[in-house]
Amino acid sequence: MDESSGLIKEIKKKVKELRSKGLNLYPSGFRRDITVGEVVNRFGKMDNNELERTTDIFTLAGRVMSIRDFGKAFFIHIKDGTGKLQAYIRKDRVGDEDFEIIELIDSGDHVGLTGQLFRTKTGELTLLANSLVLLSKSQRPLPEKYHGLIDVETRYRQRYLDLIVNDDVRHTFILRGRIIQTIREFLDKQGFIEVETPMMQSIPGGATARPFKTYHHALGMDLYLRVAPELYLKRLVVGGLEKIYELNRNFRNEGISTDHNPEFTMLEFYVAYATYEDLMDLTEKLFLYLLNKLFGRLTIKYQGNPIDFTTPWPRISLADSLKDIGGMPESVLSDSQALIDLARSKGVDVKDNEEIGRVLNKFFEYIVEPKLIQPTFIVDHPIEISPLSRRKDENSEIAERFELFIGGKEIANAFSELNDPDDQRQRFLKQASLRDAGEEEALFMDEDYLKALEYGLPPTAGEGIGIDRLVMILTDSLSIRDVILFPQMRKK
RNA sequence: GGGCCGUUAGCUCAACUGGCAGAGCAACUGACUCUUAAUCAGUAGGUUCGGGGUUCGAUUCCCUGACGGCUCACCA
Repeated sequence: MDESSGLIKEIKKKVKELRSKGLNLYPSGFRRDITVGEVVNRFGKMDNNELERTTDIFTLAGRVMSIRDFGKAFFIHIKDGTGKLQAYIRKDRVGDEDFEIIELIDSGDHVGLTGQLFRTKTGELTLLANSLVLLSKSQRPLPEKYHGLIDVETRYRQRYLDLIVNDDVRHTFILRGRIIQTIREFLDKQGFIEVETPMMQSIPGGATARPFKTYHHALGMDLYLRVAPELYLKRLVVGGLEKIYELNRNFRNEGISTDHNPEFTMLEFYVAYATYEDLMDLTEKLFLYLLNKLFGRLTIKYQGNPIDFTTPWPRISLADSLKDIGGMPESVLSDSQALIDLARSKGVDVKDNEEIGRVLNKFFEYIVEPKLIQPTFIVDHPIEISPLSRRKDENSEIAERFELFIGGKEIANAFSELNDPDDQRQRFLKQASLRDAGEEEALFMDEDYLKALEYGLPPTAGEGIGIDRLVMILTDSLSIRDVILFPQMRKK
C-alpha cells in the first residue's frame, strides 16, 4: 500500500492526536478475565430478565470490527480468537475521558472493555461498557466489512488480513491444526513413537523427486533439503524402533499447482513385522478415528460430491482399475507397443522405449485417478515405479504396494519395505542409470543406507500420507494454497 | 516452461465501437443515547500494474515486462 494514501494519513493524524493526550497506544499488562466465546457459551441463551439478575462485571479484549456512532453513544463489534460480541458504549456511563478515546478509535484497533451483559431491543447479546482502553492502534485500514478480502494474491501474501476478515479461512486452519493433533493422538494410542530425522541430507532419498540444494560452509559440503524422510526412518527400524512416525515438512523442487507446493507436510510411519495389507487396515482405522472425532459422522462433501468413509474400502489392482474404471481393453494391457500407441492416441506423453510399468502408471493417472472419488486402495503397482518396495513372492514384477485415493487425489502411498540389500542395490543401480540418462527425479545411490540394510531390516511396512491433501479433502478446499498458511509465492 | 484469463480509489466492483475514470463500503466534516450492511446532510480520495507504440485522443487497440489465477507438462 502506498504510504501517502489518504486513509493512512488520516490514521496517522489520529495517532498524533491520541499521543498528544499522553495516551500509550500500545500499553502492556491488560488482562481479560473471559473470552467472547465463553461469554456466548454462558449467556447466549439467557433472556434479558435472567441477564439483569447476573450483575457480573467482565473484562474482555478484542479487535474492533465495526463502529456505529450515535453522537453520545457507540455500538461496536469486537472480535477475539473465539468469536464476535457487540458492545454498547454510552458517554454517561464510561465518562468523558474514555469517550474521547472511542471517538478516535478505528475499526482494526484492539480494545479492552469492562462492563456487564444485557440484550438489546433487537435481541443481541451486548456488553454495556463501564470503561474502555485502547490496547493496540491499527495504522492501516482493514479490508471492507461486507465483501471481505477476495483478491487471492493479497489473501496469500498477507494471510493475517485473510484470517482477520474471512472466518471460513480461520476455520480451515483451526481444523488443520485439529486434524494433525488427532492424527498424533491416534498414532500415540497405537503405540507409535514420534521421531525427527534430518531435513538436510547429503544424499536425498526416499522419493523420486528433484531436491533443493544448499551448501554448508563449515563442513564444506553440499546438502539437500529432504524430499522424504523414508530412508532415515528405515534406518531407525533397523535400530529396533519398531513403530515410528515423523510428521513434518518435505521439500521438492517441482512445479507448483493446486495440488503441489514446494514445501509440504507429510506423515510417514513404519511398522516392523507388518505388511502393506496391515497398513490398509490401519489406514482405515485412522480415517474412522479422524472422521468420528472431528465430524462425528463418516460422510462429508468434497467439491459437491458426497464422500463416504465407511469401511472397508475397495482394494483394486492397478491393472484391474485400468480395465474396470478406465475402460482399457484387456488385450492392450500386456502388449507394450499397443499400449504406447494407445497412449499417444489419447495424448499421453510417453517415450519410445518407455517401460511398460511406467506407461501403465501414466495411463492410470490420466484415465483412472480423477474418477476415484470414494476412498479406494489401488494395489500391486509395477516394480519399475516402486524402487523401494518389496516384490511380491508370486510375481517379481509387481510390488507389495498400495496408494489411497480420495476425491480424485492421491492421499497415501505405502508398501512392504524392500529389506533385501542385494535387490535394493540393483534397484539403486537402475535408478542411477536413469539419472545418467537425464532424469533428475531418479534416486541417488546411497551406500550408507545399503549398509544399514545389510545389518538386517526386519520385514516392515511403511506409509506416507500427504497431510495438505488430506486437509483439502476434509475442509472442502480446491487448492493446496488454501490449506497452507503461507504458500510459496514469487518475490514481489 | 506452454496456453487461456486477470491487474482500475484502502476493499468489492463498473466504465458500450477509442471520446470528461464512476458506484457501494471504508475515510473525513456535521446531526443523532437500542444500532447492527444504522440513518440523514456534506467533503475528499486515482501513476487505471510498469515501460514503449498507434492515435487529435488509450482503462479500452498493439508490443514488452512484472505479479496472480486456472490449465497442460513434471511431480505427491
